[in-house]
Parts: sequence; C-alpha cells; structure tokens
Amino acid sequence: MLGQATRTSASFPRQVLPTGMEPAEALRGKARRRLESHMGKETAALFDRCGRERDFVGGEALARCEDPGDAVYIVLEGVVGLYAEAPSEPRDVLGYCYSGDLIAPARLGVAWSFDATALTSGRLLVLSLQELRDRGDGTLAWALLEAACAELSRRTARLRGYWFLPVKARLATFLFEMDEGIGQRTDRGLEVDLPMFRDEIAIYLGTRTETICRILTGWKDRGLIVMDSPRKLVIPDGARLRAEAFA
Amino acid sequence: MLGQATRTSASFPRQVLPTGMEPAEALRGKARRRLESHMGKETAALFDRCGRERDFVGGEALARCEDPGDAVYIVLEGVVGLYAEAPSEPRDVLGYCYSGDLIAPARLGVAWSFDATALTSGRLLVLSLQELRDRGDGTLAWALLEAACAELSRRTARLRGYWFLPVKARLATFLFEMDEGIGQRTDRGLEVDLPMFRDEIAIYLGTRTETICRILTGWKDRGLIVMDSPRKLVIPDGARLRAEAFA
DNA sequence: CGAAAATTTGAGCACGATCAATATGTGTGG
DNA sequence: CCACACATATTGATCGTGCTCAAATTTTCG
Repeated sequence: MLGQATRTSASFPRQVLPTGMEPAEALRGKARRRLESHMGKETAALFDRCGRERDFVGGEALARCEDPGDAVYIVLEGVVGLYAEAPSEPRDVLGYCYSGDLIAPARLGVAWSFDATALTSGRLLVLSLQELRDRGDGTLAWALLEAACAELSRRTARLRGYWFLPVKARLATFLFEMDEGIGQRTDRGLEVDLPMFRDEIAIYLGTRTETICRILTGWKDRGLIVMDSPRKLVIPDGARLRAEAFA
Repeated sequence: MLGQATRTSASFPRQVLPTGMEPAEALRGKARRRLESHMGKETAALFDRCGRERDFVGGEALARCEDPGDAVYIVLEGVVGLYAEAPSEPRDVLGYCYSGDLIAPARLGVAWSFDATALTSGRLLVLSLQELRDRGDGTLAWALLEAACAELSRRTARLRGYWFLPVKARLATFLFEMDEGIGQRTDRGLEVDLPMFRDEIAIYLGTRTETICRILTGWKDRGLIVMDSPRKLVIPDGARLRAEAFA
C-alpha cells in the first residue's frame, strides 16, 4: 500500500464537526450494551459507580499528548479520535474509539503520549487515577486491568483487520465500524454521518483521498450507497455493499 | 496494499526453530534495560518479586486461544509471536513480543483469545492472576495496569508505524525491530537470526513472500546486507540500509 | 455572494501482486 | 555419506490496483 507514496500534508482535526443529535435513549441503550459486552455487567456497573460523566462536543480536545495522564476514559457515546503526536503535519490517526472503548494514557500519571479529540458530541466516563488510588480499591484496579487487556486485543484486531484488505474492502469495513459506533437504522437503510474528512479516512486506511473518492463515487453510481452530502452517507443494503467490497 | 490479493495458504509456526544460543549476561542486561525503560525500575522489581520465571524453547506454545487466560506474561528474553485464531490457515500474525513486552489475555481469567508461540528460546515472567488476586495486593494491580497501558500504546505504534511505509521501508523497519529484540553487535555489523520464514514475514508486513525475497536479494546484491543463510542476516551498516530503504 | 476548503475527476505510470518455474536448502532412509 | 523428497527460497514475466500530479467541481462558511 502506498507503494510509491510520500505523504503530503493534512491536519486534523481542523474544525468543530457538529453531527446531528441522536435519539438519546437509543444510544444510551446501545452504549450500555456495548459496554457490557466489552467488560461484563458487574464491571460496567463498577465503573459507573466510580467514574464521573463528562459530556463533550465535536472538536473538543479530550487529552493532549503532553498532559499528565492522570485519568482513564471510557467512551459512552460518540466517536473519539486518537492522533499521534506530530510536530509537523500530517498527524497520524492511531484509531477511533466508540462506546465501550477504553482510552488510557500510555504512561499512567505521566503523559497521555497521544492526542484524543472528540469527533462528534458524546459522553465520557472519567476515572481519575488519583482518586482511585487514594481509595486503595484493588477491585477497581483489577477491573481496569481487565478493560485494558480487552482494549489491547480489540485495538490489535481492528488494526490488523485492515492489513490484508484491498482498499475497497477497507473502506467498507471502516464504514461498518463507524456505523456500529454512530450509525442509525432508518427506513432508508444504515445512515452514517462521517465525522471526519476524506483525507483523514484515507490516512486511517493507509491510502489517498482520491482513492477514497473514486471508490465512494463508484458505489454511488451503482446505487450501493447514497450521498446526501459528502459526509452524510446512506447504505441501503449493507449485505450488498459488503459483498461488493469483498468480491 | 495487496490490492489484488486473495491470500493463499501458509501455516505458522511449522517447526521448532532453534536459534543459536546467546551470551546470557549480555541478554540479561539487555532484557533488564528494556524492562526498566518500559515500566520503570520499581515496577520491574515488583514484577520480579511476584512472578515466576519460566524458560521456553523455540516452537513452544506459551498460550493457546482457548486456554483460560489466568496469567499475564512479561517477556524477558527471546521473541514470542502472537497469532490470531484461525480455524483455517493461514494464521494471521498479530505481532511479535520482545523483552519488556507484556502479553495479556484478551479476557482475563476467561481466555487468551490468541495463540502465543515462542519463536526462539527465551525466558518469561509468569504472573498468575489467581495468586495475585488472592494476595489482594492493589499495588501490583496498578503496576499491571500501567504495563498494560504502555503495551497498548506500544502495540498501536508498532502496527501503525508500518501503515504508510512502502514495503521496502517496512522490511527495514522490521529488521531493526527484530534486531532490537534479538540482534547482536559483532565486528561484521548487526547480526539478526530471523526466527521465522519469509512467508510469515510477508504476512506480518502485509505483502507477499516473493516481494520479501526480491527486496532482500536486491539489498544483498548491493552489499547492504549479507546472507549467511536465508535466515541469518548481517547488516554491516544500519544507517546505510535505513537510508536506502526510506529513500 | 465570494473565497477558501473539501471533494471529485482525469491521465499516466510504478509498485507490488500473481502465476509459474527454478533453485536451494534440509531432513530422511538406504 | 549419498540420493531422494519435500520444504523453503528465489527468479521471471505480466498485469492490475492504487499512487501521482494536475485540473475541475462542489461545499461550506464568513
């Protein structure tokens, strides 16, 4: 991939990206389900009790590279992007986090070592390390360890999952990943409001903006997707798109 | 990458891969340095106290997908490969672990959810979860959480690090990664005994065996590397190789 | 409405995939 | 110790995906 490439510049995130509000109840339910499927009911409940909820809006910086990593986040709703530190643009996308995902500093109590930025509005569970340590609650530490291990495995799988796919399949996979996080089922199909630009998608998928465009256009022309606007996609038939992308 | 690819079969690891023994002291020092640089002196010492050392030989299965993940490993010496479960070959390489790296089950106490196989002989620190839990030692749980967070970040960086590189650069990066783990400085340069076959490297790097061969041959012809045997490489001048690969 | 940003389209070509054949190990039994 | 068989590695020829550079377009926002 990018066989002959030398990346040129781009910078993320460049602006606040308001995404349409979503039915709160549905998402709460969805978030809870994901949370519990990721870490089990009891653990989820434990985190609920110990953490502090925080709402965020698209574009908000949730953690900065140099900030002391004195907390651990669990995404409840929305999408959070993780970006590598980069003195010079473009910043590399490390990954996206959805509800149930754990965001932990690379060096606990020292530094996050990456930037976390909200891509949509959403909600976060903040677990302050200091507080938790002071409590001396071993249970919680074990629960966090559990969550971290799960996240490690999930992250690896997500990243490696793209590795062998041709770009078309990567893009489809990405769309479904986004859909799981912030998609909605309507009578038109799966509606996904992409919370980022084409070039950020390209970086995440290890390809170029133009390629993303071409593929999306191709799909649009064949009715596999509908583009209300460049950022508002509708997938009338997920199975058909998947079949086509992996053909 | 692999734009037109449909992966064909290969199976790892296929045999015990004895790698030459190495000067124990040098490695002990190296392992300790890596360990401490990854997690700090005190934490490393804590783990040392709580864990049980275990030697392994190349080819040994250290964890199986379905096994209950009732321990956490810290690699002291050698290289451990992590492989995705795959009912049908080929198995995907999730990553390689070197001294200082943490290997933790995806679901603590439930299942590893991946296979860990020793690629070389080496040594492992085994931290039994049951024992640790029984101790009720919060400190240790925090230390493990710390290690897990660090591993998460390291793993992500390692995987994403390859993302944008053309295959040549990936292969060079891989060689240096291996060198860091098991390489030796001699008067001939950096000596690296690859503990896996060409096709496993190809899978790890998201390319094909033939491509790996062509690149290595190219480098050999230009004196950038010496191949004592297909698996025994010498890099006379690391800087030169790096420059060439990233040119 | 106009400027800037983001997206889309076009033409050409390089990297790396593919398929097929050959060569080099590596281990086995005679 | 050699000869065979099999596993692994290398080389060759061809071609497709996706990168490049460049030029429209369309969106977005002040």
